[in-house]
Amino acid sequence: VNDRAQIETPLWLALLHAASRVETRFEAALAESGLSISKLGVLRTLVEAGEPMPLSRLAGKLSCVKSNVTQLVDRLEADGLVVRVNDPADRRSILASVTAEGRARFEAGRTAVGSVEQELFGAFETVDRERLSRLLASVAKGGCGS
Amino acid sequence: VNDRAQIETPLWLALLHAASRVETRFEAALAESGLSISKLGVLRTLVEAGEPMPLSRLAGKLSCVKSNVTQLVDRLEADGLVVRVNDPADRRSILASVTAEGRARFEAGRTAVGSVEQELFGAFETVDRERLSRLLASVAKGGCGS
DNA sequence: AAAGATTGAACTATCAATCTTT
DNA sequence: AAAGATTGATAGTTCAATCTTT
Repeated sequence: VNDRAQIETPLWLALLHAASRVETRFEAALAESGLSISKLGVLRTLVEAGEPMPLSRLAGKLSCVKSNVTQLVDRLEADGLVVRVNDPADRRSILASVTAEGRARFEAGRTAVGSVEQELFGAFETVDRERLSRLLASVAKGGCGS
Repeated sequence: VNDRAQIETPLWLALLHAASRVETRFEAALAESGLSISKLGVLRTLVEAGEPMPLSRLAGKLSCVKSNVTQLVDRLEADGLVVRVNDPADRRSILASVTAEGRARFEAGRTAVGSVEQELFGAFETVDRERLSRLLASVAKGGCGS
């Protein structure tokens, strides 16, 4: 059942490899808008929230560590896409607020992402999309017990 | 056709998320052997080659940039798992050579990886494994036209 | 000039430690 | 003490620039 002497790439490496390729593709598309996947994630979260948000809440939404958000917001602030404002309700807290420029760049980024999305997954059959979605969810959930 | 007000996570984000989870799981398992996925990749490449290899060739095998290999080998050398040796045939070239300790650690790492592999994908039906493999290969190949 | 390797800068991410405010 | 945020260290990665050897 294994005639060819071809080395079977382990499934987990195939997954990591595919993700790396996809990531690179999206990063390249976003670079034209001066964004990155991480930065777009911050902007999306803030735009969808519709109001300034404490950095720690941002970290929760992005499923990452707080110190990561600190640096991300540093760079976004340097780009002029976000500003830090004091939280009137809690002086420990600092809110991240999207600027008008940030909103504009988010829209540009969203468009770019949409194109790549279409390019990479547009030709997939609906069944395949659903299968892939289900399998990935299963893997992400921790493996075995579905 | 979309009764629930549930926000559908885009497929590419699901892919990146799943990969991130899997990566974290393997990194955690390898950390017990003092390794990482990247370090294991270098060791595997060298062990499988059976002989010392120029850093640039290593970069080719690992599909990464040369400067990355330089730093990776720096750390592996500091760990005592790899040594740099001069290439007798070409004085520009520097060969990476696995040490005995490096071989031992590679075996430990491989065992650890096998366990996690079983844990994460062991319960998958053969069909599912094949489907996932096929879909990931298709995505990695650049998307649409399979 | 071209190839092999290194260095320095930047981005993303984590962890541990710290500082301020509650 | 606990919560919010920052800083400093480390890992991994890329890119651009540099140095040596061919």
